[in-house]
Amino acid sequence: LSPKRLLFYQDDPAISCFLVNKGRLKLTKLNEQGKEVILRYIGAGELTAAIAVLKNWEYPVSAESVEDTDVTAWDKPTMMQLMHRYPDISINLLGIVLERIDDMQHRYLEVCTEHVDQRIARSLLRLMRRAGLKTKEGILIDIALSRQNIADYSGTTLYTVSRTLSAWEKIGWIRSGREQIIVLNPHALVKFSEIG
Amino acid sequence: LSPKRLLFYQDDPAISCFLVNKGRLKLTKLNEQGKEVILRYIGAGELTAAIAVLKNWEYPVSAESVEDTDVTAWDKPTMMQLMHRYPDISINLLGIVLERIDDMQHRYLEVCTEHVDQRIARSLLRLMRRAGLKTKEGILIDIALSRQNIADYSGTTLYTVSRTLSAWEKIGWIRSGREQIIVLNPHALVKFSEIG
DNA sequence: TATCCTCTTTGCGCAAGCGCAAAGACAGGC
DNA sequence: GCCTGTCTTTGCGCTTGCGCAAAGAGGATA
Repeated sequence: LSPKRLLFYQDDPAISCFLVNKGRLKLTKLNEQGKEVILRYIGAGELTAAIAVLKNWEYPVSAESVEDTDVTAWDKPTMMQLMHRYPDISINLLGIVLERIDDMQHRYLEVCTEHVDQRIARSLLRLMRRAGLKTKEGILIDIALSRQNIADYSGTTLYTVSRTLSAWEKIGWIRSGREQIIVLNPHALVKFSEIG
Repeated sequence: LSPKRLLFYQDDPAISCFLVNKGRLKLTKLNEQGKEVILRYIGAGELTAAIAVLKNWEYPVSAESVEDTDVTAWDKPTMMQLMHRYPDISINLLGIVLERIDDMQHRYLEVCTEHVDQRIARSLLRLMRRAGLKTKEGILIDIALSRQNIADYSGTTLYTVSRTLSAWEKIGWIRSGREQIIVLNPHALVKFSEIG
């Protein structure tokens, strides 16, 4: 897959689940009015659309590549057979899915109880942990992230993200360019994300 | 368990998972400042804290009984043994957990993109579907729900909930009393929850 | 190097909804 | 039947953060 290609669409019948071999997928969900949130970025070694295997459902989200990405599709009968033959597979899968619930519950709590700028801080930290590259300057978030993307990931608007990042750049917590963020002071961000 | 008893606490070491035989549990999560959200109400036949079995984690949430409740605890070794012996168990569990992710993702989307009153409508509808009792008047939500509870479930404040429910009572969509809601016009609520 | 397209910034006004305060209603216990 | 504690309502002011508009930067392409 080349960048910005849709692998599957929310509400299409779910046929296969996908394992990412290389690259990165963005999982998004739309509401009735077409407003979008980013639920997750998944990278190499991760699985998505497990739901396809277990339920006769539609995909609950859409998946789009953000860079050159290579995936393997597994269809339902194959997976079911494997899971019956090797119980460890489904037990492992269960573990992965439970981690993902935990993540969603955290983020749900945050979006319900915290201020926008706290949430933006948490989003940067989360993305940094998943895709951070140490450079001599600071930790680069190695995903092309527009202000709009960060907004969709944090549950706010691109305007608010822009204003907030500008402020943090002024006080030296981050450095940012077009679709690029470098975190200079993660500790300050962590503290801020907790106490506001 | 009598009502308002805590079955387990967020951040305590997770030892067992629990199956509800009778009654109802409220699952809540707190942030660092002590603000609370309600993640889910679970009833008879449902399982919680599956995470205890798969990971050496702390409980990610707290569980409190809302009425007289009867649960069975399953400890980690027992469950692990069962899951290895009978692959269907973990496959079923996987299905349940995937449904729960789907629910959380929906609610995450809602809280990120929709107005408070839309979200309150969705909360009532969701609770109605889980615990609705048909009466001649309308559909009674058979859980003791304070305004504060509804607020914690919808990600807002008890004041806003109170004002919103008052308005809906005036136009005849619901009837409400102390810790009690009867939905008179579910169709209107559905429509409102979608278009605002 | 000029052009175009997309991404980003920032000023400004406005609305949603938060949260205090105070009063009112309801239920259970004694 | 009264009292107490909890739950609910509502007025009011204020803050947060949304969202338009318009200008400013970067990158890519030819």
